[in-house]
Amino acid sequence: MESLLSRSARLLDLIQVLRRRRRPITASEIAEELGISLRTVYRDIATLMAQGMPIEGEAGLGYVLKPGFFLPPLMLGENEMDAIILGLRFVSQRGDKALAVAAEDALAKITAVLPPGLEDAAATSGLLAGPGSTSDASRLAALRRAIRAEEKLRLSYVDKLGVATERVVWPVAIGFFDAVEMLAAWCETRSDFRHFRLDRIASAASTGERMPKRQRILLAEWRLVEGLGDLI
Amino acid sequence: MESLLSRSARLLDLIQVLRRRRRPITASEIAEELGISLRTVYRDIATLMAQGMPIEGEAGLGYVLKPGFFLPPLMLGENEMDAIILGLRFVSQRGDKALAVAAEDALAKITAVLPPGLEDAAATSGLLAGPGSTSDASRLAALRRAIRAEEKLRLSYVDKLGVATERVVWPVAIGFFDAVEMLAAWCETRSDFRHFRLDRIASAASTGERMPKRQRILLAEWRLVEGLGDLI
DNA sequence: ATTGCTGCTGCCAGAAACTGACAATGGAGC
DNA sequence: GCTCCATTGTCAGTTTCTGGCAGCAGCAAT
Repeated sequence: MESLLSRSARLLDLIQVLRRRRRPITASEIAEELGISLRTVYRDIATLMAQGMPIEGEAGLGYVLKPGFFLPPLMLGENEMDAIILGLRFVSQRGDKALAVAAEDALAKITAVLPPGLEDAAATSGLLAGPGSTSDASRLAALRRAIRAEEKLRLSYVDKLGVATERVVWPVAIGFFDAVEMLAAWCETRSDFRHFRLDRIASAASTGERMPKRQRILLAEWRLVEGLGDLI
Repeated sequence: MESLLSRSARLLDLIQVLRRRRRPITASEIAEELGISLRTVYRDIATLMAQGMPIEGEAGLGYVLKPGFFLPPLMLGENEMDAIILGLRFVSQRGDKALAVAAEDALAKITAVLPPGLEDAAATSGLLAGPGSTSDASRLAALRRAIRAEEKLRLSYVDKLGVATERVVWPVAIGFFDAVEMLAAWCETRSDFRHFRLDRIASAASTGERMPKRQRILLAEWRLVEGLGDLI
Protein backbone atom coordinates (compact mmCIF):
# COMPACT_ATOMS: atom_id res chain seq x y z
CA MET A 1 0.00 0.00 0.00
CA GLU A 2 1.80 3.12 -1.20
CA SER A 3 -0.52 5.81 0.07
CA LEU A 4 -3.80 6.28 1.82
CA LEU A 5 -6.47 8.88 1.92
CA SER A 6 -5.19 12.27 3.00
CA ARG A 7 -6.67 12.22 6.50
CA SER A 8 -6.11 8.51 6.95
CA ALA A 9 -2.57 8.97 5.75
CA ARG A 10 -2.04 11.76 8.22
CA LEU A 11 -3.39 9.60 11.02
CA LEU A 12 -0.82 6.93 10.15
CA ASP A 13 1.85 9.64 10.11
CA LEU A 14 0.74 10.72 13.56
CA ILE A 15 1.09 7.14 14.80
CA GLN A 16 4.63 7.02 13.42
CA VAL A 17 5.43 10.35 15.09
CA LEU A 18 4.29 8.89 18.41
CA ARG A 19 6.17 5.66 17.78
CA ARG A 20 9.46 7.37 17.01
CA ARG A 21 9.55 9.21 20.31
CA ARG A 22 10.50 7.56 23.54
CA ARG A 23 9.42 10.54 25.59
CA PRO A 24 5.92 12.07 25.53
CA ILE A 25 5.30 14.68 22.85
CA THR A 26 2.98 17.62 23.29
CA ALA A 27 0.12 18.43 20.97
CA SER A 28 1.83 21.61 19.82
CA GLU A 29 4.99 19.70 18.91
CA ILE A 30 2.87 17.25 16.91
CA ALA A 31 1.15 20.16 15.18
CA GLU A 32 4.49 21.63 14.20
CA GLU A 33 5.90 18.35 12.94
CA LEU A 34 2.82 17.44 10.87
CA GLY A 35 2.14 20.99 9.70
CA ILE A 36 -1.44 21.11 10.95
CA SER A 37 -3.33 23.15 13.52
CA LEU A 38 -3.45 22.40 17.23
CA ARG A 39 -7.19 21.87 16.99
CA THR A 40 -6.74 19.26 14.32
CA VAL A 41 -4.14 17.43 16.41
CA TYR A 42 -6.64 17.17 19.28
CA ARG A 43 -9.22 15.86 16.85
CA ASP A 44 -6.85 13.33 15.30
CA ILE A 45 -5.75 12.02 18.68
CA ALA A 46 -9.36 11.64 19.73
CA THR A 47 -10.09 9.75 16.51
CA LEU A 48 -7.17 7.35 17.00
CA MET A 49 -8.12 6.71 20.62
CA ALA A 50 -11.70 6.00 19.56
CA GLN A 51 -10.33 3.43 17.13
CA GLY A 52 -8.52 1.65 19.92
CA MET A 53 -5.01 2.95 19.46
CA PRO A 54 -3.35 2.82 22.92
CA ILE A 55 -2.46 6.50 23.26
CA GLU A 56 -2.02 8.05 26.68
CA GLY A 57 -2.07 11.76 27.31
CA GLU A 58 -1.28 13.70 30.42
CA ALA A 59 -1.52 17.45 30.87
CA GLY A 60 1.92 18.96 31.27
CA LEU A 61 3.63 15.86 29.86
CA GLY A 62 2.24 15.15 26.43
CA TYR A 63 1.13 12.10 24.50
CA VAL A 64 2.74 8.69 24.28
CA LEU A 65 1.88 5.45 22.52
CA LYS A 66 1.95 2.41 24.74
CA PRO A 67 4.70 -0.07 23.86
CA GLY A 68 3.81 -2.41 21.05
CA PHE A 69 3.99 -2.70 17.32
CA PHE A 70 1.54 -1.17 14.94
CA LEU A 71 1.26 -2.96 11.61
CA PRO A 72 -0.38 -0.92 8.87
CA PRO A 73 -2.47 -2.78 6.27
CA LEU A 74 -0.58 -5.63 4.57
CA MET A 75 -1.23 -7.84 1.57
CA LEU A 76 0.16 -11.32 2.05
CA GLY A 77 0.30 -14.20 -0.41
CA GLU A 78 -1.08 -17.63 0.36
CA ASN A 79 2.34 -19.09 1.09
CA GLU A 80 3.24 -16.10 3.23
CA MET A 81 0.10 -16.61 5.30
CA ASP A 82 0.90 -20.34 5.59
CA ALA A 83 4.41 -19.44 6.76
CA ILE A 84 3.08 -17.08 9.44
CA ILE A 85 0.55 -19.61 10.70
CA LEU A 86 3.06 -22.49 10.75
CA GLY A 87 5.69 -20.30 12.38
CA LEU A 88 3.35 -19.24 15.15
CA ARG A 89 2.42 -22.87 15.66
CA PHE A 90 6.10 -23.71 16.03
CA VAL A 91 6.52 -21.04 18.66
CA SER A 92 3.38 -22.06 20.53
CA GLN A 93 4.91 -25.53 20.91
CA ARG A 94 8.26 -24.15 22.03
CA GLY A 95 9.54 -21.29 24.08
CA ASP A 96 8.48 -20.35 27.55
CA LYS A 97 4.88 -19.88 28.59
CA ALA A 98 4.81 -16.15 27.87
CA LEU A 99 6.18 -16.62 24.37
CA ALA A 100 3.88 -19.56 23.64
CA VAL A 101 0.85 -17.60 24.82
CA ALA A 102 1.99 -14.62 22.75
CA ALA A 103 2.17 -16.88 19.68
CA GLU A 104 -1.38 -18.07 20.31
CA ASP A 105 -2.55 -14.50 20.83
CA ALA A 106 -0.87 -13.31 17.64
CA LEU A 107 -2.43 -16.17 15.69
CA ALA A 108 -5.84 -15.36 17.15
CA LYS A 109 -5.46 -11.67 16.28
CA ILE A 110 -4.49 -12.44 12.71
CA THR A 111 -7.24 -14.95 12.08
CA ALA A 112 -9.78 -12.64 13.75
CA VAL A 113 -9.26 -9.98 11.10
CA LEU A 114 -9.52 -12.30 8.11
CA PRO A 115 -12.85 -11.86 6.32
CA PRO A 116 -15.60 -14.06 7.77
CA GLY A 117 -16.82 -15.26 4.41
CA LEU A 118 -13.39 -16.51 3.45
CA GLU A 119 -12.28 -19.86 4.67
CA ASP A 120 -10.41 -19.44 7.89
CA ALA A 121 -6.77 -19.67 6.89
CA ALA A 122 -5.77 -21.13 10.21
CA ALA A 123 -8.52 -23.74 10.16
CA THR A 124 -7.62 -24.71 6.65
CA SER A 125 -3.85 -24.65 6.87
CA GLY A 126 -2.60 -28.21 6.96
CA LEU A 127 0.85 -27.21 8.18
CA LEU A 128 1.18 -28.15 11.82
CA ALA A 129 4.01 -27.99 14.32
CA GLY A 130 4.82 -30.86 16.62
CA PRO A 131 6.03 -30.34 20.18
CA GLY A 132 9.56 -29.06 20.66
CA SER A 133 12.33 -30.20 22.92
CA THR A 134 11.56 -30.01 26.58
CA SER A 135 13.86 -27.34 27.89
CA ASP A 136 13.49 -25.54 31.16
CA ALA A 137 10.79 -23.01 30.40
CA SER A 138 11.54 -20.83 33.39
CA ARG A 139 15.24 -20.75 32.42
CA LEU A 140 14.25 -19.67 28.91
CA ALA A 141 11.98 -16.95 30.24
CA ALA A 142 14.74 -15.66 32.53
CA LEU A 143 17.22 -15.51 29.65
CA ARG A 144 14.76 -13.68 27.41
CA ARG A 145 14.18 -11.19 30.23
CA ALA A 146 17.92 -10.57 30.59
CA ILE A 147 18.34 -10.09 26.83
CA ARG A 148 15.50 -7.62 26.74
CA ALA A 149 16.68 -5.75 29.84
CA GLU A 150 20.27 -5.83 28.53
CA GLU A 151 21.58 -7.07 31.87
CA LYS A 152 24.62 -9.15 32.64
CA LEU A 153 24.10 -12.73 33.79
CA ARG A 154 26.05 -14.84 36.23
CA LEU A 155 25.96 -18.40 34.90
CA SER A 156 26.81 -21.73 36.47
CA TYR A 157 27.58 -23.91 33.48
CA VAL A 158 28.51 -27.61 33.13
CA ASP A 159 30.23 -28.41 29.85
CA LYS A 160 30.07 -31.71 28.00
CA LEU A 161 33.02 -33.07 30.01
CA GLY A 162 31.12 -32.40 33.20
CA VAL A 163 33.36 -29.52 34.23
CA ALA A 164 31.48 -26.84 36.12
CA THR A 165 32.38 -23.18 35.71
CA GLU A 166 30.92 -19.94 36.82
CA ARG A 167 31.14 -16.82 34.72
CA VAL A 168 29.54 -13.48 33.93
CA VAL A 169 28.13 -13.15 30.41
CA TRP A 170 26.34 -10.56 28.29
CA PRO A 171 23.41 -12.46 26.75
CA VAL A 172 22.82 -11.68 23.07
CA ALA A 173 20.59 -14.31 21.49
CA ILE A 174 18.90 -17.65 21.95
CA GLY A 175 18.99 -20.14 19.11
CA PHE A 176 16.30 -22.79 18.87
CA PHE A 177 17.64 -25.98 17.38
CA ASP A 178 15.79 -29.24 17.00
CA ALA A 179 17.13 -30.86 20.12
CA VAL A 180 18.49 -27.99 22.17
CA GLU A 181 18.36 -24.29 22.73
CA MET A 182 21.60 -22.32 22.76
CA LEU A 183 22.40 -19.05 24.45
CA ALA A 184 24.84 -16.88 22.52
CA ALA A 185 26.62 -14.47 24.82
CA TRP A 186 29.79 -12.48 25.30
CA CYS A 187 31.81 -14.19 28.01
CA GLU A 188 33.77 -11.87 30.30
CA THR A 189 36.12 -14.69 31.37
CA ARG A 190 37.10 -15.59 27.80
CA SER A 191 36.67 -12.09 26.33
CA ASP A 192 34.89 -13.65 23.40
CA PHE A 193 31.49 -14.88 22.28
CA ARG A 194 30.57 -18.29 23.59
CA HIS A 195 27.60 -20.58 23.20
CA PHE A 196 25.84 -22.28 26.08
CA ARG A 197 23.32 -25.09 25.83
CA LEU A 198 20.38 -24.23 27.99
CA ASP A 199 20.13 -27.76 29.38
CA ARG A 200 23.66 -27.42 30.73
CA ILE A 201 23.07 -24.11 32.47
CA ALA A 202 22.85 -25.03 36.15
CA SER A 203 21.79 -21.56 37.19
CA ALA A 204 21.42 -18.12 35.68
CA ALA A 205 20.91 -14.94 37.62
CA SER A 206 21.06 -11.32 36.72
CA THR A 207 24.01 -9.46 38.23
CA GLY A 208 21.90 -6.32 38.28
CA GLU A 209 24.45 -4.57 36.05
CA ARG A 210 23.72 -3.28 32.58
CA MET A 211 25.77 -4.61 29.70
CA PRO A 212 28.27 -1.96 28.53
CA LYS A 213 27.06 -2.35 24.93
CA ARG A 214 23.57 -2.34 23.44
CA GLN A 215 22.22 -5.83 22.81
CA ARG A 216 21.52 -5.03 19.18
CA ILE A 217 25.17 -3.96 18.68
CA LEU A 218 26.44 -7.18 20.27
CA LEU A 219 23.96 -9.19 18.19
CA ALA A 220 25.25 -7.58 15.00
CA GLU A 221 28.86 -8.25 16.04
CA TRP A 222 28.02 -11.85 16.93
CA ARG A 223 26.29 -12.34 13.57
CA LEU A 224 29.41 -11.01 11.87
CA VAL A 225 31.68 -13.33 13.82
CA GLU A 226 29.40 -16.30 13.10
CA GLY A 227 28.93 -15.35 9.47
CA LEU A 228 25.15 -15.34 9.74
CA GLY A 229 22.62 -13.49 7.65
CA ASP A 230 19.85 -11.31 9.05
CA LEU A 231 17.08 -13.88 8.83
CA ILE A 232 18.43 -16.70 10.89
CA MET B 1 -9.11 -1.18 15.69
CA GLU B 2 -12.89 -1.19 16.02
CA SER B 3 -13.89 1.28 13.34
CA LEU B 4 -12.41 3.52 10.72
CA LEU B 5 -13.33 6.69 8.97
CA SER B 6 -16.55 6.40 7.00
CA ARG B 7 -14.97 6.33 3.52
CA SER B 8 -11.98 4.34 4.70
CA ALA B 9 -14.34 1.95 6.42
CA ARG B 10 -16.34 1.55 3.24
CA LEU B 11 -13.17 0.86 1.28
CA LEU B 12 -12.33 -1.97 3.69
CA ASP B 13 -15.89 -3.26 3.31
CA LEU B 14 -15.42 -3.24 -0.44
CA ILE B 15 -12.25 -5.29 -0.06
CA GLN B 16 -14.15 -7.82 2.05
CA VAL B 17 -16.94 -7.96 -0.56
CA LEU B 18 -14.33 -8.78 -3.20
CA ARG B 19 -12.64 -11.30 -0.94
CA ARG B 20 -15.82 -13.20 -0.16
CA ARG B 21 -16.58 -13.88 -3.81
CA ARG B 22 -14.79 -16.51 -5.77
CA ARG B 23 -16.33 -15.31 -9.02
CA PRO B 24 -16.03 -11.75 -10.38
CA ILE B 25 -18.60 -9.28 -9.16
CA THR B 26 -19.92 -6.41 -11.25
CA ALA B 27 -19.84 -2.79 -10.18
CA SER B 28 -23.62 -2.65 -9.98
CA GLU B 29 -23.69 -5.69 -7.69
CA ILE B 30 -21.13 -4.01 -5.45
CA ALA B 31 -23.22 -0.83 -5.45
CA GLU B 32 -26.28 -2.79 -4.37
CA GLU B 33 -24.45 -4.67 -1.63
CA LEU B 34 -22.78 -1.58 -0.15
CA GLY B 35 -25.77 0.70 -0.67
CA ILE B 36 -23.86 3.31 -2.67
CA SER B 37 -24.09 4.67 -6.20
CA LEU B 38 -22.50 3.09 -9.22
CA ARG B 39 -20.33 6.17 -9.69
CA THR B 40 -19.00 5.90 -6.19
CA VAL B 41 -18.12 2.23 -6.74
CA TYR B 42 -16.03 3.16 -9.77
CA ARG B 43 -14.33 5.86 -7.70
CA ASP B 44 -13.67 3.51 -4.80
CA ILE B 45 -12.22 0.80 -7.03
CA ALA B 46 -9.96 3.36 -8.68
CA THR B 47 -8.81 4.52 -5.25
CA LEU B 48 -8.03 0.98 -4.04
CA MET B 49 -6.14 0.17 -7.24
CA ALA B 50 -4.13 3.36 -6.86
CA GLN B 51 -3.19 2.21 -3.37
CA GLY B 52 -1.81 -1.04 -4.71
CA MET B 53 -4.68 -3.39 -4.01
CA PRO B 54 -4.47 -6.18 -6.62
CA ILE B 55 -7.93 -5.75 -8.17
CA GLU B 56 -8.59 -6.87 -11.71
CA GLY B 57 -11.58 -5.77 -13.72
CA GLU B 58 -12.82 -6.88 -17.08
CA ALA B 59 -15.83 -5.51 -18.94
CA GLY B 60 -18.59 -8.06 -19.10
CA LEU B 61 -17.09 -10.09 -16.26
CA GLY B 62 -16.71 -7.88 -13.25
CA TYR B 63 -14.07 -7.28 -10.62
CA VAL B 64 -12.00 -9.77 -8.69
CA LEU B 65 -9.28 -9.53 -6.07
CA LYS B 66 -6.20 -11.54 -6.83
CA PRO B 67 -5.60 -14.42 -4.38
CA GLY B 68 -3.94 -13.41 -1.16
CA PHE B 69 -4.71 -12.20 2.30
CA PHE B 70 -5.35 -8.63 3.25
CA LEU B 71 -4.49 -7.81 6.85
CA PRO B 72 -6.04 -4.62 8.15
CA PRO B 73 -4.08 -2.55 10.69
CA LEU B 74 -2.98 -4.58 13.75
CA MET B 75 -1.51 -3.72 17.12
CA LEU B 76 0.85 -6.39 18.39
CA GLY B 77 2.60 -6.66 21.72
CA GLU B 78 6.35 -7.09 22.02
CA ASN B 79 6.10 -10.81 22.74
CA GLU B 80 3.66 -11.25 19.87
CA MET B 81 6.09 -9.58 17.50
CA ASP B 82 8.91 -11.77 18.85
CA ALA B 83 6.73 -14.83 18.27
CA ILE B 84 5.99 -13.85 14.67
CA ILE B 85 9.65 -13.15 13.91
CA LEU B 86 10.88 -16.36 15.55
CA GLY B 87 8.14 -18.37 13.88
CA LEU B 88 9.01 -17.05 10.44
CA ARG B 89 12.66 -17.81 11.15
CA PHE B 90 11.69 -21.38 11.99
CA VAL B 91 9.84 -21.73 8.71
CA SER B 92 12.63 -20.16 6.70
CA GLN B 93 14.91 -22.89 8.02
CA ARG B 94 12.41 -25.66 7.29
CA GLY B 95 9.81 -26.42 4.69
CA ASP B 96 10.33 -26.50 0.97
CA LYS B 97 11.90 -23.71 -1.02
CA ALA B 98 8.62 -21.94 -1.77
CA LEU B 99 7.57 -21.95 1.86
CA ALA B 100 11.00 -20.84 3.07
CA VAL B 101 11.07 -18.01 0.57
CA ALA B 102 7.53 -17.04 1.57
CA ALA B 103 8.64 -16.88 5.21
CA GLU B 104 11.50 -14.58 4.27
CA ASP B 105 9.18 -12.45 2.16
CA ALA B 106 6.62 -12.20 4.96
CA LEU B 107 9.33 -11.20 7.44
CA ALA B 108 10.64 -8.59 5.01
CA LYS B 109 7.13 -7.19 4.47
CA ILE B 110 6.48 -6.94 8.18
CA THR B 111 9.79 -5.30 9.06
CA ALA B 112 9.46 -2.95 6.09
CA VAL B 113 6.36 -1.35 7.57
CA LEU B 114 7.72 -0.87 11.05
CA PRO B 115 8.58 2.77 11.71
CA PRO B 116 12.12 3.67 10.64
CA GLY B 117 12.89 5.56 13.80
CA LEU B 118 12.07 2.58 15.96
CA GLU B 119 14.67 -0.10 16.43
CA ASP B 120 14.12 -2.75 13.82
CA ALA B 121 12.32 -5.51 15.64
CA ALA B 122 13.85 -8.18 13.47
CA ALA B 123 17.38 -6.80 13.89
CA THR B 124 16.93 -6.61 17.63
CA SER B 125 15.13 -9.85 18.27
CA GLY B 126 17.53 -12.29 19.84
CA LEU B 127 15.31 -15.28 19.16
CA LEU B 128 16.81 -17.27 16.33
CA ALA B 129 15.89 -20.55 14.66
CA GLY B 130 18.49 -23.18 13.88
CA PRO B 131 18.31 -25.32 10.75
CA GLY B 132 15.66 -28.02 10.60
CA SER B 133 15.82 -31.65 9.63
CA THR B 134 16.83 -32.33 6.07
CA SER B 135 13.75 -33.79 4.51
CA ASP B 136 13.10 -34.06 0.79
CA ALA B 137 12.06 -30.53 -0.07
CA SER B 138 10.52 -31.47 -3.40
CA ARG B 139 8.48 -34.22 -1.70
CA LEU B 140 7.26 -31.66 0.83
CA ALA B 141 6.32 -29.22 -1.93
CA ALA B 142 4.42 -31.94 -3.80
CA LEU B 143 2.47 -32.88 -0.68
CA ARG B 144 1.61 -29.28 0.05
CA ARG B 145 0.39 -28.91 -3.52
CA ALA B 146 -1.85 -31.96 -3.20
CA ILE B 147 -3.31 -30.73 0.09
CA ARG B 148 -4.04 -27.34 -1.40
CA ALA B 149 -5.51 -28.83 -4.61
CA GLU B 150 -7.47 -31.39 -2.55
CA GLU B 151 -6.29 -34.24 -4.78
CA LYS B 152 -5.80 -37.90 -4.00
CA LEU B 153 -2.25 -39.23 -3.83
CA ARG B 154 -0.87 -42.62 -4.76
CA LEU B 155 1.91 -43.37 -2.28
CA SER B 156 4.68 -45.92 -2.26
CA TYR B 157 5.51 -46.27 1.42
CA VAL B 158 8.12 -48.31 3.32
CA ASP B 159 7.25 -48.86 6.95
CA LYS B 160 9.74 -49.26 9.78
CA LEU B 161 9.96 -53.00 9.18
CA GLY B 162 10.98 -52.36 5.60
CA VAL B 163 7.70 -53.57 4.16
CA ALA B 164 6.72 -51.66 1.03
CA THR B 165 3.09 -50.91 0.27
CA GLU B 166 1.27 -48.86 -2.26
CA ARG B 167 -1.95 -47.09 -1.48
CA VAL B 168 -4.19 -44.18 -2.37
CA VAL B 169 -4.60 -41.54 0.33
CA TRP B 170 -6.38 -38.23 0.88
CA PRO B 171 -3.73 -35.86 2.27
CA VAL B 172 -4.93 -33.71 5.12
CA ALA B 173 -2.00 -32.21 7.01
CA ILE B 174 1.75 -32.20 7.41
CA GLY B 175 3.19 -32.13 10.89
CA PHE B 176 6.67 -30.73 11.46
CA PHE B 177 8.39 -32.52 14.30
CA ASP B 178 11.95 -32.02 15.43
CA ALA B 179 13.41 -34.92 13.53
CA VAL B 180 10.78 -35.82 10.94
CA GLU B 181 7.83 -34.51 9.05
CA MET B 182 4.63 -36.55 9.04
CA LEU B 183 1.84 -36.66 6.52
CA ALA B 184 -1.60 -37.16 8.04
CA ALA B 185 -3.98 -38.65 5.49
CA TRP B 186 -7.09 -40.75 5.07
CA CYS B 187 -5.98 -44.15 3.77
CA GLU B 188 -8.40 -45.80 1.31
CA THR B 189 -6.89 -49.24 1.95
CA ARG B 190 -7.38 -49.06 5.70
CA SER B 191 -10.47 -46.83 5.65
CA ASP B 192 -8.95 -44.78 8.43
CA PHE B 193 -6.54 -41.96 9.08
CA ARG B 194 -2.92 -42.95 8.94
CA HIS B 195 0.38 -41.14 9.45
CA PHE B 196 3.31 -41.38 7.06
CA ARG B 197 6.84 -40.23 7.73
CA LEU B 198 7.99 -38.20 4.77
CA ASP B 199 11.42 -39.86 4.79
CA ARG B 200 9.75 -43.23 4.26
CA ILE B 201 7.61 -42.15 1.33
CA ALA B 202 9.31 -43.70 -1.67
CA SER B 203 7.11 -41.88 -4.16
CA ALA B 204 4.01 -39.71 -4.16
CA ALA B 205 2.00 -38.84 -7.21
CA SER B 206 -1.37 -37.26 -7.69
CA THR B 207 -4.03 -39.63 -9.03
CA GLY B 208 -5.67 -36.70 -10.74
CA GLU B 209 -8.87 -37.30 -8.76
CA ARG B 210 -10.38 -34.88 -6.32
CA MET B 211 -10.87 -36.04 -2.74
CA PRO B 212 -14.57 -36.72 -2.07
CA LYS B 213 -14.46 -34.48 1.02
CA ARG B 214 -13.12 -30.96 1.51
CA GLN B 215 -9.65 -30.88 3.05
CA ARG B 216 -10.82 -28.63 5.84
CA ILE B 217 -13.56 -31.12 6.76
CA LEU B 218 -11.08 -34.00 6.83
CA LEU B 219 -8.66 -31.87 8.85
CA ALA B 220 -11.35 -31.15 11.44
CA GLU B 221 -12.28 -34.87 11.60
CA TRP B 222 -8.63 -35.83 11.94
CA ARG B 223 -8.14 -33.27 14.72
CA LEU B 224 -11.15 -34.76 16.51
CA VAL B 225 -9.82 -38.31 16.17
CA GLU B 226 -6.38 -37.22 17.37
CA GLY B 227 -7.77 -35.07 20.15
CA LEU B 228 -5.91 -31.98 19.00
CA GLY B 229 -6.75 -28.34 19.57
CA ASP B 230 -6.98 -25.74 16.82
CA LEU B 231 -3.53 -24.25 17.27
CA ILE B 232 -1.29 -27.23 16.83
C1' DA C 1 -9.31 34.96 46.44
C1' DT C 2 -7.27 36.42 42.24
C1' DT C 3 -4.52 36.12 38.20
C1' DG C 4 -2.05 33.94 34.56
C1' DC C 5 -0.94 29.97 32.00
C1' DT C 6 -1.69 25.63 29.76
C1' DG C 7 -4.39 21.91 27.93
C1' DC C 8 -8.43 20.96 25.86
C1' DT C 9 -13.26 21.35 23.86
C1' DG C 10 -17.33 23.51 21.58
C1' DC C 11 -18.77 26.35 17.97
C1' DC C 12 -18.69 28.41 13.51
C1' DA C 13 -17.32 30.05 8.87
C1' DG C 14 -15.02 28.61 5.05
C1' DA C 15 -12.54 25.07 2.47
C1' DA C 16 -12.13 20.57 0.80
C1' DA C 17 -13.75 16.15 -0.24
C1' DC C 18 -17.38 13.24 -1.46
C1' DT C 19 -21.78 11.65 -3.50
C1' DG C 20 -25.16 10.83 -6.91
C1' DA C 21 -27.39 12.19 -11.18
C1' DC C 22 -26.77 12.57 -15.79
C1' DA C 23 -24.62 13.14 -20.15
C1' DA C 24 -20.98 11.48 -22.97
C1' DT C 25 -17.61 8.13 -24.71
C1' DG C 26 -15.93 3.81 -26.34
C1' DG C 27 -16.28 -0.97 -27.35
C1' DA C 28 -18.78 -5.13 -28.46
C1' DG C 29 -22.44 -7.50 -30.65
C1' DC C 30 -26.04 -7.67 -34.02
C1' DG D 1 -25.82 2.07 -38.16
C1' DC D 2 -28.03 0.80 -33.91
C1' DT D 3 -28.33 -0.93 -29.22
C1' DC D 4 -26.48 -2.13 -24.95
C1' DC D 5 -23.19 -2.02 -21.33
C1' DA D 6 -19.16 -0.44 -18.83
C1' DT D 7 -16.91 3.46 -17.58
C1' DT D 8 -15.69 8.40 -17.08
C1' DG D 9 -16.30 13.55 -16.91
C1' DT D 10 -18.94 17.18 -15.05
C1' DC D 11 -21.65 19.58 -11.80
C1' DA D 12 -24.82 20.78 -8.02
C1' DG D 13 -25.60 19.65 -3.53
C1' DT D 14 -24.10 17.42 0.70
C1' DT D 15 -20.92 16.01 4.04
C1' DT D 16 -16.65 16.23 6.27
C1' DC D 17 -12.73 18.60 7.69
C1' DT D 18 -9.81 22.53 9.08
C1' DG D 19 -8.40 26.42 11.62
C1' DG D 20 -9.57 30.33 14.47
C1' DC D 21 -11.32 31.71 18.59
C1' DA D 22 -13.94 31.92 22.81
C1' DG D 23 -14.54 29.56 26.89
C1' DC D 24 -13.79 26.05 30.55
C1' DA D 25 -11.06 23.47 33.93
C1' DG D 26 -7.06 22.71 36.50
C1' DC D 27 -2.87 24.17 38.47
C1' DA D 28 0.63 27.29 40.19
C1' DA D 29 2.03 31.72 41.76
C1' DT D 30 0.84 35.85 44.10
